[in-house]
Amino acid sequence: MPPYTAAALKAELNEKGWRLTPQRETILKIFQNLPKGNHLSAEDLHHELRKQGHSISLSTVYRTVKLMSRMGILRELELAEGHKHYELNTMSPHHHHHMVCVQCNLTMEFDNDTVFKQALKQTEKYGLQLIDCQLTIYTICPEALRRGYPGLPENWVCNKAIAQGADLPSRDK
Amino acid sequence: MPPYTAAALKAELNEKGWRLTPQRETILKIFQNLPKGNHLSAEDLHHELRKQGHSISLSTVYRTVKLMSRMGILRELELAEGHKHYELNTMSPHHHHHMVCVQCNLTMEFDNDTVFKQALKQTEKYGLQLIDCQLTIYTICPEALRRGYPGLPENWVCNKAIAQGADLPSRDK
DNA sequence: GGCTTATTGAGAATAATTACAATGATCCTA
DNA sequence: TAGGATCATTGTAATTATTCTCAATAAGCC
Ligand SMILES: [Mn+2]
Ligand SMILES: [Mn+2]
Ligand SMILES: [Zn+2]
Ligand SMILES: [Zn+2]
Repeated sequence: MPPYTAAALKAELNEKGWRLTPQRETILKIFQNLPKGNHLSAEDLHHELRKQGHSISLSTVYRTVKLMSRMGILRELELAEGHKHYELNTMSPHHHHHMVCVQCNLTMEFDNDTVFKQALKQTEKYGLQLIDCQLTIYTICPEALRRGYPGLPENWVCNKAIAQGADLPSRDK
Repeated sequence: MPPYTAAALKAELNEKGWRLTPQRETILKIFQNLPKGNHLSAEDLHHELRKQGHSISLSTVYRTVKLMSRMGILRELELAEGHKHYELNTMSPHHHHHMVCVQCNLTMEFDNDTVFKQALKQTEKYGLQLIDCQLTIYTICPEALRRGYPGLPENWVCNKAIAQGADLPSRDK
């Protein structure tokens, strides 16, 4: 897959009467340089921007990730954490889904072509465009620890037992 | 499927060292009496409660729907609207997924056993419990193409969508 | 360069979570 | 079964997360 250039972004924006701004270009770059498997919250992104010397307002950060999600460039992830995360929407070759512990918010990515095909089938049924599809699986990780199932990543460990109560602190900040 | 009684809720809560409160019991009833296909935001729920003569604080409403989602009793829906919605998590017989327009938030429910089975496969692979799974498909609806979305430029038009006369029900506020 | 208007930044408004002291559900003991 | 201890839960208020308003700015177009 060829990289999504600033020129391509500009073309896609202009086609809809929108504009390419330095802010949008910068934010796109941040996500493109993000190691695979990472996702940023709006705050994370804002901090990263400042760290790199850019001064983009938090409002613009929020607006931009929302816009890019609507365009299909980013994916907006709801991982039971209290705030949203964003990542590049690479429909291929690295389209994936998420499994998340509802207690400690531990998140695991996984691939599944079958789900993708089902989503495609669903949209094509109505002649619609598939912008993105996300299967989010909610589970609880301590269960696996007790049963001692193999194949589970070492760090897939709940730091707060389910019996801890409703007011659980966020794991990821 | 037998109805989920207050006694069952109490048992499940107590097992984890939690408690059944009048607030929790009342909120569960609200969802159980909700017409199929409906989903409530925290604000919606709060209003409904007051309308029925209950005075439960908004904080408790938020806490309760979050807790019940973690327990697998409710589903927390992220439908690109700016706020979350909740509905009973009836894994069967009415487990379903959502297709949502990223422009106007028009939402369509659909069933798909294949997706459910894939989710089950993914959790069983690690010996985990499947609390819930949600496939959310992001698209652009024909109406959005025709009229554009209020608040967004009129020429926010997806060139790839075909826009057939498919009837897409249930637009939420 | 000048016009149009989408976009930005700052702050207000709304959505959602959290801290804390008062309350009350559960359990224990008499 | 009643009374009391324990500590989860509630309501209020504060804090955080996200969206919105609006005047100033600047991207795209000629
Ligand atoms: Mn985070
Ligand atoms: Mn709503
Ligand atoms: Zn966990
Ligand atoms: Zn729409």
